[in-house]
Amino acid sequence: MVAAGRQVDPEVLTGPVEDYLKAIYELASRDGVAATSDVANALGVAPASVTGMIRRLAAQGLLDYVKYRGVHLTANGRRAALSTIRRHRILETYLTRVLGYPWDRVHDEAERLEHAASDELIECMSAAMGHPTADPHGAPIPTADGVVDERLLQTLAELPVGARAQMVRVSDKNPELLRYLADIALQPGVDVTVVARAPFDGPITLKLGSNEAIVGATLAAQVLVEVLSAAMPSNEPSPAARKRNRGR
Amino acid sequence: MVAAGRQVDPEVLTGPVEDYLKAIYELASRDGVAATSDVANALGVAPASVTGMIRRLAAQGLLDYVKYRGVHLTANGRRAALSTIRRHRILETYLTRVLGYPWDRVHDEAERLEHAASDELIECMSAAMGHPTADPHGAPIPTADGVVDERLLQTLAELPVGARAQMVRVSDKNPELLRYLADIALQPGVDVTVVARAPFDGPITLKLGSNEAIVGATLAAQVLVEVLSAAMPSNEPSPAARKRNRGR
DNA sequence: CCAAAAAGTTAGTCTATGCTAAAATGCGGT
DNA sequence: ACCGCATTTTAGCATAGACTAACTTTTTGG
Repeated sequence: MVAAGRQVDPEVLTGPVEDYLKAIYELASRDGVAATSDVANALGVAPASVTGMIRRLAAQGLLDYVKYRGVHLTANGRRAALSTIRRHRILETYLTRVLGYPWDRVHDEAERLEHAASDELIECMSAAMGHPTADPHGAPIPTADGVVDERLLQTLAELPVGARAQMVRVSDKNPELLRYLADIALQPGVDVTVVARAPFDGPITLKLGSNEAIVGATLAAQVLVEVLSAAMPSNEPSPAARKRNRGR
Repeated sequence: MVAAGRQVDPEVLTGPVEDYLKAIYELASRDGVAATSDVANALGVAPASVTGMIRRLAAQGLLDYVKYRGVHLTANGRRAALSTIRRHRILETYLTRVLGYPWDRVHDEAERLEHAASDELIECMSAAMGHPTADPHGAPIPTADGVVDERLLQTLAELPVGARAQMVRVSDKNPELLRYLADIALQPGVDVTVVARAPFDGPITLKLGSNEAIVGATLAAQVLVEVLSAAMPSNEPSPAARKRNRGR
């Protein structure tokens, strides 16, 4: 008989709770804290709903909350968030790689399945694929014990003319964008070179393999890349920049 | 602009609603109607909760309800139930066949996933398996347009000594039973012959391939079979019984 | 440094689903 | 035909999650 235990037992987290933790994890990984309205926005609920939920989660020890000042996850909350994110990304990868599910639709499906799939099933799928480390959109898959690559990447919009980079990642949340990227073959793993940039955030001309593509600044800002060389092969390869993009 | 529509739009059914419809479908397929207490029992909720839900579902046109007299599904309700059952059984089959998920644990996993998986995903899985017609426990899989084999089967407990039959089906809900059946290799598709029966619902001795197994009456009553021949090959094969077990 | 604007919180409701306790109904046996 | 018991329903309430409207705090522009 447990004497006084169970004041804050983790129990099972509900679907909505998992969604809050996931959203807060992602928002706070940028700025350190997540603002109420940003969480509301990410989840498509009213700010008042977020305040209510946040109070409960703080009482359960899943996050730290200072009124009017935003929230961030505790170690427990972070663990829970990463577990959900792992489930989501393994599911996305499995659906795409094994079942041939279209990459622009896989997010919504995974979003629902992630709350229902057991960890056992997820490990099964992961093993069946040889334990992939990134999902189809390039997002890193946390390990089962909560380790994840959190390195920050540059966006395509930040690259100077002449820079060569590898496309690494794009958000999985915008089907239209994903379909377009597939059309122009700008997907994780491919090599991109910036051929030209129009001024005032104008269109950017890219070389993709033997093809060229011209993309707007808004799109370029959503595409995360890893720089391979800051300028054309012949033009001063800037040893500083090279070193910077090596050790991580 | 729809003029007066939407008094009973199907919307999306919630998980609990799908569970009620499934349970009612299964109960009513035996006796024609499902009793409140049987539904409560099947779902592990209080009878009062069932009454409440039943009123709502009747108002939505998913089932016919006469107070104190039990319920049965309408055409709409039946369609919804079969869709959920299809999802459940495709999932069970996929998890077992493709991912090697253990057959005694697949029910619980499918029970949660069936409410989250889209029809598109289910069709994807079905196609990947070549559109199977039965799940790992022998339950028939309804087609996408709601056709299902509803033939009634005999139980192993009903077979006379000497009868030969094919094991067809067993409930997916009892993991212990499933593990035991796997142990003695009594699974869908295998041939069984009744070697002996002790009186007063005593143990039944079976021949399974080259092995023998002795099972209790309770277990035998849960195993559904299709009779191949009513008695030993040499003893009068009862043409009547043979005909009876042929045409369905 | 102060007053709007923006952001966040509180208060009061709503819906879905569940529960318990009490009342109503139906049915088997005499 | 009726009585008692099992079944079912009603009534009242609880919890998770979300909403709107109104109020409070923080931020920001002059």
